[in-house]
Amino acid sequence: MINKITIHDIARKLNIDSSTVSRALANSDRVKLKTRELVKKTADELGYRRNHLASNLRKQRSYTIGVIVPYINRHFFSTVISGIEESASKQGYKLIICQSGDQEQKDAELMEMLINNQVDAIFISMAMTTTNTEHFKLAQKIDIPIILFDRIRDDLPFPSVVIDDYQAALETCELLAKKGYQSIAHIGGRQNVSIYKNRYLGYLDAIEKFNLNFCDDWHMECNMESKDGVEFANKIMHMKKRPDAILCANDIVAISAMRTLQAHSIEVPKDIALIGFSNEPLSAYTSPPLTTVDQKALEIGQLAFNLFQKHQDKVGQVERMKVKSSIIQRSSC
Amino acid sequence: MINKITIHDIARKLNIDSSTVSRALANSDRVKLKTRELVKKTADELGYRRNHLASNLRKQRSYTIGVIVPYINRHFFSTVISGIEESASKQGYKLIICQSGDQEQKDAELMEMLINNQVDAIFISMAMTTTNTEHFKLAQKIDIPIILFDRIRDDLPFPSVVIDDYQAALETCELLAKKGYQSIAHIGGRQNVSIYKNRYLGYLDAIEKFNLNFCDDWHMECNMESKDGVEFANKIMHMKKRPDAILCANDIVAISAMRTLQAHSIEVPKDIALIGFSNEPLSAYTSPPLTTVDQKALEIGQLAFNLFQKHQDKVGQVERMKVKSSIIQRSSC
DNA sequence: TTGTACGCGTTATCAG
DNA sequence: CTGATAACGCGTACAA
Repeated sequence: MINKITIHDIARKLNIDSSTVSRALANSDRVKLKTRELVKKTADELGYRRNHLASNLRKQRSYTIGVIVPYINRHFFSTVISGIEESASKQGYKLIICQSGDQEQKDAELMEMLINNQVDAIFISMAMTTTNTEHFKLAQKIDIPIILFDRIRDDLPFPSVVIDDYQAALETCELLAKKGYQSIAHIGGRQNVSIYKNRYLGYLDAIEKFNLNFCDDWHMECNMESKDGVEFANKIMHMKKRPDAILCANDIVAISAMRTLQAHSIEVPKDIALIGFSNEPLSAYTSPPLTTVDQKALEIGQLAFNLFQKHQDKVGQVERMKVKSSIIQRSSC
Repeated sequence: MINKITIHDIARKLNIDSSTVSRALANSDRVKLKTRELVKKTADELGYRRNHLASNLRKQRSYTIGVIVPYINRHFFSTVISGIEESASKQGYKLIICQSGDQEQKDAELMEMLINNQVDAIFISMAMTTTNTEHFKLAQKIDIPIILFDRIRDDLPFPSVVIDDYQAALETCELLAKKGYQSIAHIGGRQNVSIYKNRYLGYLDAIEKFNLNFCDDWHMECNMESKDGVEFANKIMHMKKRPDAILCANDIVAISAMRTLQAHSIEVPKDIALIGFSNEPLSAYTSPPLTTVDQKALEIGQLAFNLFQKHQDKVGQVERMKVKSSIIQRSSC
């Protein structure tokens, strides 16, 4: 229907075999140069276009990579996707993009769907709540490469790319300490998610390393949504021992906290300093602009694709990459 | 390799023909219910999963929609994609996402690639510079549904979804006029792109309709990048007849203009008011927060998919949808 | 209700 | 260097 002209049509027209046409179109040197060119020319004339469905079926590959993220329209994720796309398209790969809405169930369904569609690999940033990892076992059994990024879990034996969150958290605290802040609070995500765990650990170690004050109430574990920032800001205001800085595990929470504090006439950074994570575009436009950790989204995407290629070459050991992040200093601290 | 078990394995095990298995798995009532269930059960046990490559080849369909946007990580586009994905995945469609980097050449290549991959439809927001539309003719000849969104061209005979930009521009100017602004400038995009053309036309008609001042220098046609806002703001500052408001055809330009003006001690909105287009997340966080036109990105994505489905049902007339946008009033005017 | 037989478009393989 | 043939896995007219 869609694709009328096949290699057989070309073959018939030139009185040669379709297999020769196939080889010619693949530019195989097992076909005489002259024939090759003739084939290409008539292919062009006839408006031939290869049916990749058939080709892929034969080759048992789809040249397609499945990508699963919680939300496509989160800036970080769309930028990672953009990075993957850049690298992948250069190598002739296509991307199938899926969003899980941060639901574990959806993660599993999507993985199954992608597997059934014979994707060559799955790149996934897991749903926040994921605890069950049965679906990964399936993928593993079927021997399809899985690359984790950002939301990873250390107990899964797959190549992965993440920011060095521990280091980043440590350094942000160091920055705060150097600026004279002594009582740093932390809004963090669920601790079964590596990135949040590592940010928390970096925070904890920094407190020790830089001799900062510590208080149990200064830490909240949450889903890192806007309302969580509001909630924590409200909590802080009624504390006897109030922190003088908050390290937030993402920008959304930092900004919602900032606005809540400001609405109650608490000045940032004078009364309380704030640091976020992610370098969302909007973080540059708050007042004051938010100091934040850039997560190198584009780079993560590119590296994820590199890992995939390495995996293709030789099924070596599982490589877990940590990308060094950088602090974007602005005026919220 | 990836998929060991086929319908033939099931057939062999049950001593029936593979065609029966095929029908059973498709839940055809031409197979006895008992057999059907038996087949499904053993399929499950054996860990059978359908090879969609083979299935699609046979059916001449891929249940895949190709989506081309200039940049995946622009909030508007990633949200449209998100909207498409929501609707599409419910109907069993997958999305192949491509970015053109706003290059005409890339648009053409990507369309060809998608066609070769037998996608069931192509959703595209064209590159800004596109003037040549040969590649659309190819798609048309091959009879693959094309849905345009956002960046469309009226001379192309395809279903499309856009914001009613003319109306939106008119209404923003009305709002400005009501607030007492009399001299409105306009930073617009290339006039061969419908959305920009319509915004400009709405602007022009508003000037007439609301008896506003007009000056040739108050309009700039550009690529709508950050630097363009800077450039225009600089130009304005040296004008004898300086406008008291700027309607910008996107938020990026509005914000860069805002910052440039402020850097030169021109206050917003006191000296010059600003309105943007797109309702980018960051527009809520500038100071002052930017009044802007919400473009209903999610809705556009969903409607695009609806158009595709209508097209499937009956190849009726070409439907061009206009979505009513809404002005998000904030304090930049 | 089930089986037979073939086609989808391409490519691997073997033979010449 | 080229041709013939089979196979990839599935779906479906047609026959039984």
